[in-house]
Amino acid sequence: MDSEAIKQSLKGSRLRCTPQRYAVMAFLMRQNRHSTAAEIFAAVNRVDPRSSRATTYNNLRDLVKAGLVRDVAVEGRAARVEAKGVRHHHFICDRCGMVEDIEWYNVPRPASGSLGRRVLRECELIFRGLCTKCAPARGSRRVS
Amino acid sequence: MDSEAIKQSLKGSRLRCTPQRYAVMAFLMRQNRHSTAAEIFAAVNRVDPRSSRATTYNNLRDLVKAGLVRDVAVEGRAARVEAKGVRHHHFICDRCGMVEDIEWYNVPRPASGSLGRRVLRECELIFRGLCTKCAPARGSRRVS
DNA sequence: CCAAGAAATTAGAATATATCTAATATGAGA
DNA sequence: TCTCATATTAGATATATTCTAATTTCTTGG
Ligand SMILES: [Mn+2]
Ligand SMILES: [Mn+2]
Ligand SMILES: [Zn+2]
Ligand SMILES: [Zn+2]
Repeated sequence: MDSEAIKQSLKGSRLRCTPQRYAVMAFLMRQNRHSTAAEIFAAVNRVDPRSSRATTYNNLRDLVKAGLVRDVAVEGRAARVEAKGVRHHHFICDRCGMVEDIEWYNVPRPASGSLGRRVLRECELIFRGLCTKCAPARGSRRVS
Repeated sequence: MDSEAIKQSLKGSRLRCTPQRYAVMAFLMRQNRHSTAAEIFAAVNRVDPRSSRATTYNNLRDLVKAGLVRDVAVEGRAARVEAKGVRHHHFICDRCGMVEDIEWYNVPRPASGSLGRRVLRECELIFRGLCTKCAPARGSRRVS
């Protein structure tokens, strides 16, 4: 697949392509979802080789630092992480905490005065509400 | 001050106005910042009466449920919380994690197709970069 | 190929954050 | 004032994350 691409991006960030690190990156690209460290740790160990919890966290930290992976914080839930792909916004479910991607579109910058001396790097929209699974089923009616 | 207002909003949410709960709410309104549970716990106990850690967390949970307080998650940092006031966006510092308010302005909704069956409750912009304190001082130059 | 240093991994301990338990206390309506 | 649903408490527990220091594995130059 894109195993060569993964190797290249690691090398490009001067990170050794170890089996454990590769496994984390491959998992994130394959899933294309927002995973917790615990999920990643479990998943890469279901296959081979055995990777420790510390290594999973170390690798996630390094991959984030290298810009290949992004942290996604969710209120009241464990931190999540995703492979950086095309730019997008996020939808976060109030009920189950699931994070889903929303196709990117440009958003207006704040009035320059609002930012003051701050240095702006990026901006992103967060939508909140109920995901498809948590939304009341179509056609159902609530009784008052 | 607005101590009567705090009492009223607690009563309106059917929450007893206990000294501990009042102290949490008063602290958040007075600070008008984004505080961690540990900060709140320390602050309300610096004064009187002694409040336990469990009570601090319980009260924050109840106040969030009642809609008087809002959770703010920050990647790689302890959760924060703020009194709900006027609607606003957020700026989060890459370096120190500080969360600052940005004056509200309307943002365009996503194309209806992007949302599918999801139920949208709110949307908010997150700006990232360097806060005033972390941005390079005005006039300084980086050497290549 | 080999030696040597740099980078990465490991198990388990340590820390940080948050929730639970069950005994006790208290606010507020009747 | 009486009553009891609600709230508080200390401490235990659970969960999430980082640290430590010993060991292993890459990589590079000879
Ligand atoms: Mn995403
Ligand atoms: Mn805010
Ligand atoms: Zn959901
Ligand atoms: Zn800062």
